Amino acid sequence: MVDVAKRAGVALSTVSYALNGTRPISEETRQRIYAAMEELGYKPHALARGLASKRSKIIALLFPTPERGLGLTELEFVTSAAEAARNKGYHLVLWSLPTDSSELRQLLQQGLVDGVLVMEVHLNDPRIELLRELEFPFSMIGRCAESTGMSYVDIDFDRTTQLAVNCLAELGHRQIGFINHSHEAFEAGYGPTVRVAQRFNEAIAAAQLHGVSSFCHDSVAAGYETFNQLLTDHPALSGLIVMNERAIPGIIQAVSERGWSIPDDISLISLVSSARVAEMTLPTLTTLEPPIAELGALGVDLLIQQLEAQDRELPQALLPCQLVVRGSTGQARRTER
Amino acid sequence: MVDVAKRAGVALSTVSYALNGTRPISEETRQRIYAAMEELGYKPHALARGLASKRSKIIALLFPTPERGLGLTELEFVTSAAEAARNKGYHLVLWSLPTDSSELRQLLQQGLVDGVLVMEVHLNDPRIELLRELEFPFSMIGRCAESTGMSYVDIDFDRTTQLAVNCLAELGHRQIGFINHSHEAFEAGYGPTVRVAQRFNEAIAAAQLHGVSSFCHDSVAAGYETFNQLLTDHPALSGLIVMNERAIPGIIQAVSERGWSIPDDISLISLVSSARVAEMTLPTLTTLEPPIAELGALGVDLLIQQLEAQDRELPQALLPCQLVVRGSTGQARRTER
DNA sequence: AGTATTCATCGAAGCGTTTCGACTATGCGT
DNA sequence: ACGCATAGTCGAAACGCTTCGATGAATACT
Repeated sequence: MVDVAKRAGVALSTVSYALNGTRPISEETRQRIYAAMEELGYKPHALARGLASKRSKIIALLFPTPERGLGLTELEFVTSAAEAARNKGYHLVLWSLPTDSSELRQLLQQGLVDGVLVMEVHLNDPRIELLRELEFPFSMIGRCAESTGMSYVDIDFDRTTQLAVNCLAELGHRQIGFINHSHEAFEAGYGPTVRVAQRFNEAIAAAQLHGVSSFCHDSVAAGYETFNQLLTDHPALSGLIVMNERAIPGIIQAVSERGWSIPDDISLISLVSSARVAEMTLPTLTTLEPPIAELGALGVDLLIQQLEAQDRELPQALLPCQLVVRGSTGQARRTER
Repeated sequence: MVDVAKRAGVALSTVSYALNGTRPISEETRQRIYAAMEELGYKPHALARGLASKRSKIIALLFPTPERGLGLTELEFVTSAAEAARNKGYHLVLWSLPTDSSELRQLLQQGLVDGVLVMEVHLNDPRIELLRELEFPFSMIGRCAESTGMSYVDIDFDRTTQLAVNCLAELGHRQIGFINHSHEAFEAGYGPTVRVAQRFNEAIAAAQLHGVSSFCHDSVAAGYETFNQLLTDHPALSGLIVMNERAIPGIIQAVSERGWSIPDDISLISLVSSARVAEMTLPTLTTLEPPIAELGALGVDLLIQQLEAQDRELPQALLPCQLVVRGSTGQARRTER
């Protein structure tokens, strides 16, 4: 940089101002400076910049070490966040740690990152508490119980659930089942599990349908069990909303073992489920697909906005899933089984 | 840091030496220094450290923006790399860009990262050329055509292919088909596609079996088509090795439309395929599962080893996939169809 | 006893930026 | 013709650490 200054015949600080636009620089000098940078192949040093300006232009993605197993979903999320960050001139570092790790404090205090994007927020999340305590800038994907005064993006589960129920209702289904994630996830306050469970009942009531909910572990075997139990208890079910990708093969197997077929005997909608998974099964699944890439990008945007805004505004956003009709839904049977 | 030094009654530099172990420090002083750090809640500043030492302790994961669609595989990879890095005191930033992007040069010259881990290396990869040109430290996942003098980890495709062929051979299959990724991927020099294709023929020849290979786009429809074509041309096939996760549902459908069943009429092995996918289908798939997490961690380790070693050694490693027998393989039929 | 080594520590010079206060023209209103 | 903003620039002081050369004390080797 000192060479650039010399070559352009200006002071070191002038080069800096030309680079950041922090103070006015005459067009002519700017030209000379840029020319000198070009000729010398000068590239500003990110670390030095960060040290001097106290803004590293690095943000962290706080990523819980996979407990429920890792979904495709998350990957797309991570890459879209990385790209969004890069587009704004930021770098994204990955911090993959358990939600209750004490290491987070260490990492934050290293002063490396300007802000944090937190994934998979639980209703009571120690990470969030720590961030608030340290008054560290952050945004969340998902929300905790009380999210006022915090910045977040999340799936609009209310709207998503409503769309699923509407879809089945319009196909003539009156008896609708809902297979959720596990009861443990519900108890732990995992957002989607809690919100969809609640909204399902409201939507069913509002549409004057019959509904029945069930929890289910995230596994093929649990899907099989849960479905059979559900059908034993409620033989008239004809529509099924499932928010549990991993249980689905078990459900499909259970259906076919009864000699039934999808969608002729049972219609099935997979909630918050990506196209990639939907196309692995036969028939392909009608889904409500989460706007993953948008969520990732938006989360990053909100965080950066928060970092760069002078006023401490805390933006929030909700995005609905998109209904994609494939082979697993159809008209309800006229006749009772 | 200056406060810590004061409080411990030593010079600034002594604190630094105590922190890094760069020079010997008496046990007693060390204690005093650590006590002072504790009391003052001192945490070293990562950026300043990086600036002064010229080693940021940040590495980048160079991640091509998904072309073939993103697999589960990659996610596990990314998280395991992040964790491995953290265990060694490094941060991992994500650089998700197309292989031919000119932005890479910019990023490298920012001086932010000490080294780069390159994913999805193609036989002729402009990213690698750039890295060599700039003499920038890097390791690869996968290899290019000529990988001598470079550090990499990769799946041992030779061994993996051999395992698949052996498995089918031991079950009595004599006529074995191989469904690869697309011909375009092969032409583009995508490593796995090229290596397995070659090794398949060698392994078949060595075991005195009959083998036939076929390319196939990464889609359900292509899987369906390719399988039917293959069976039309070679009706006696009884074992099938598939390295194309997305084609598999189409293959399964085609099998069942013939009134055949897996594994009674056709045995199927999915190559380089994760448990998660294998359990989505009926029957579940016998797979050769890639040691993703190990690859990610090892890649990071090799890179860091390269960064920290005084001698410029360039370590390499190959890891085989692990055979996991599930429901899609069985004894070959005795009678010809 | 004298010299060579090693150990433990200090002070100061960077690392490559940003940013603050100060300085000089220039154009403005009066 | 006079003070006053303002655009444009400079020099120097941070930012928080590492690292180099030097120094003194203690130990080891002839």
